[in-house]
Amino acid sequence: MLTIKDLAKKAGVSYATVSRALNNHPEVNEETRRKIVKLAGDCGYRPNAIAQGLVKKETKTIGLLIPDITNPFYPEIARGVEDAANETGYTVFLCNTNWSVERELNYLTVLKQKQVDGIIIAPIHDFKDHFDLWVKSAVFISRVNFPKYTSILIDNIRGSQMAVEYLINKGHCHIAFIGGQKHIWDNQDRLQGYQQAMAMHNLAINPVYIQNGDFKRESGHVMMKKLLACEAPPSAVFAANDLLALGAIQAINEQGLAIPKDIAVVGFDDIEFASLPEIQLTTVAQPKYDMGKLALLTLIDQIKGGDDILNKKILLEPELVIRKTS
Amino acid sequence: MLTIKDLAKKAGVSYATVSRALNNHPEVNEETRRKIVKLAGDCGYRPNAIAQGLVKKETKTIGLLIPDITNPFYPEIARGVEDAANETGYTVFLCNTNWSVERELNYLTVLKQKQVDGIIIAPIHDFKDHFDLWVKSAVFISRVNFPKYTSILIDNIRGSQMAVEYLINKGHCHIAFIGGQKHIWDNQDRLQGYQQAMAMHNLAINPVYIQNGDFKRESGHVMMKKLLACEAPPSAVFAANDLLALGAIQAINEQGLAIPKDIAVVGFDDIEFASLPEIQLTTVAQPKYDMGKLALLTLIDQIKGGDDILNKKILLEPELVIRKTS
DNA sequence: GTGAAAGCGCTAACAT
DNA sequence: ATGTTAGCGCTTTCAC
Repeated sequence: MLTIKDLAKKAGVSYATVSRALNNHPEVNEETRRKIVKLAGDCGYRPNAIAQGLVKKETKTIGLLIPDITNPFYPEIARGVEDAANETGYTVFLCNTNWSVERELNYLTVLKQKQVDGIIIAPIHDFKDHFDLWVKSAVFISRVNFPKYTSILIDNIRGSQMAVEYLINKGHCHIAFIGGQKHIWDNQDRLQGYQQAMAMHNLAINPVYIQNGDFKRESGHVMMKKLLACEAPPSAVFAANDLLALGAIQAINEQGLAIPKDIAVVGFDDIEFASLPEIQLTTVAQPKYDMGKLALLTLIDQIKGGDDILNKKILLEPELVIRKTS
Repeated sequence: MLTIKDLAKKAGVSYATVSRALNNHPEVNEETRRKIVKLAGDCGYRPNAIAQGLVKKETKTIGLLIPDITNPFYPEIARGVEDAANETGYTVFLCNTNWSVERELNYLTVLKQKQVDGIIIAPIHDFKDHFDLWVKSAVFISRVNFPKYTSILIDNIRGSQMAVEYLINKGHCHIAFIGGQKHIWDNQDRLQGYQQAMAMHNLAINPVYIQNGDFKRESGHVMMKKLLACEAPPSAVFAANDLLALGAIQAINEQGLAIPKDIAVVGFDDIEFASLPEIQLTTVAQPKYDMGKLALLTLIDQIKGGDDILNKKILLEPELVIRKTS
C-alpha cells in the first residue's frame, strides 16, 4: 500500500507538504501542488481514511439502523439516505436490527467503536436516557420521547385519521385495527389516530377489533383470520402498514370474501407493491425516499453545526392514496 | 472519550497491560485481568476501532455493492450478508450503485480508502483487470470473467432452461424473452438459457421476441407493450427477473388479455411478492438469503485464509416454482 | 512556502 | 507478569 511518505519521497518533498497539497491548503506553492496532485493521480494514491479518521476525529461514516430491510418501506428510506450520503461524501453502515432490541443495542456500541459521525435510526425500543452515552449526533425516523434529538417522521395520527375517516364516510362503522408491536411508536400513534377518528364520529370500538402482532405480512394474515372468526367480523380494516394489509387481504380472500365489497382494507406506507394493478391497495403514503434524504442532510447539519439544530421535530404530511381495496 | 490510557491510570497499570487484558492475552495475571475487565465494564470503555484498525491493518468491515436495494431480491441478499456479518463480528457498508458504473467505480475507491477487509459485489460492469488494484478480497454474486476471485451464484442458464422448457411442454412455441441491461452477466446467461431451450426443441425465435431494457418494473411494462403491438404477439413470456414479469403482467392486463389463458408469464428470482395470492407468479427461485450468508462466510474465509480458497466458483441450483401465471 | 516533530488511540515487540 | 517504546498513516502545530 502506497503511503503518503512513499509519495513524498517520489516527489522529493516532505510528507507534510504532500498532505497540504492534497488537502488544498492555501499556503502551498501552486507549482508543487500541481506536481504532487499529478503524481498522486498517476500512482493511484488514496489517503488512508482510517489514519485520517484517527487524527481528525471524524470518519465521514454514519450508521443507519432499521428494523427490517425486507420491508420495502426501508429500502426506499435507505436509498434516500444513501443518495444524499454519496453526494456529501459519507458512507453508511447498514444495520438491520431485525426487530431485536439486543441487536439494536449491540449495533449502537459497535457504531460507537467504529467512530461513526452520527446515526439515523428507526428505533424499536425506548432508549430512556442511556442513549446519549453512545452517540453524539443522531436523527430519529420516528417519534421520540427525549427532546435532545432531532426526529423526522410523518404525522402518523393525522394519517390514520384520514384513513379511518375515509372508511367512515364510505359508510363503515365496524372498523378494525390491525397493528404491529404494541410498544413501537408508529404503532401507538396509528392506533391513536384510529381511535380518535372513531371517537369523533361517535363510533364505539369493539375491543376485539384492536389486534396487535408484528409488522410482517404473516402477522396480518393471522390477525385477520382472528377477526374473521369472531362473532361480528368488521366491514373494514385499517392496517398499520402495507405488509399487514397484504396479509389481511390474503385472509379475506381465503375466506371467499370480496374486497372491498365484503370487507374494505386500508394500509399504511404506500410501498411500491401497493400500487400493482393486482393489488391496488388504498393506503396512507409516506415520502419515503425524501425522508431518507432529509434525514441524512439533517444529520450532517447536526454533525457540522452544533447544538442549535438539535431538537428539531420535522413533521411531514401523509397523503391518502385511494385505490381499489376500499 | 475515554481512552486506554485513562483506563490504565484508573487501574494503576500501564496501558499495555490494559490492552493485553482486554485482548485476552495469556501472559496477563488472572487477577489484574479481572480487575481491568471489571473497570472497563463499569466505565463503559470501548476500544477505538479506528485506532485498532490502523495498527492491526484490519477493520472488521466489509462493503456490499449492489445495483438496486429497491428490488426485493437484494434486501434478501443483504439480510443474509448482514446476519452472517453480525455473527462473525463484521460491519457492512451498504453501497447501492444505482446501476451507475461511475458510482460503482467510485465506491470501490472509497471502500479502499476506508480500508475494508473485503467486498461482496453484484457488479454492473466488467472490471477487466483494474479490479485487483482496488481490493484484496472479494466475492462476486454473479458470474465473473477473471479467474482470481470467488463467485457464488445460481445456475442462470439451467434456471432459464427449466422455465422455458416448462412453457414449451405446456404447448407454447411463441415464447418471448424480456430482459434487463444487455451487458449484465445474469441477463446474458438467462437469455442464453432461453435460446438453448428453444433450440433444443427446434423452435425458431422471432428476433423481435428478444427485448432488453433494464431490470425495473416499468421496463417490463414497456417491453411487453412492444411485444403486444407486434404482428404476432407471443403466447408466453419469460422475464429475466420478477420485477420485469410484474411489469409485463401489467401490460397484458391493460390490453384486456388474460393470464395465463392468453399469455403465460414466468419470472426469475422469486421475490416475496411473487407469492402473493393476487400475483402467484411462476418463477425461478434463488436461495437469496442463503446466498448472502454464504457470500459473507466465503469472504471471511478468503480474508483469513489466503490464496488457496480463491477462485472458488459456487454454483447453486435454481428451482422452478410453478404458480398461476403459466 | 516548506520541513521537523508531536500526537491521534491503539497493538506488539522488546525489555525487565 | 508488567512496563517502555516504536510505530500504524495521517494532520497540524511550530519553526525556519
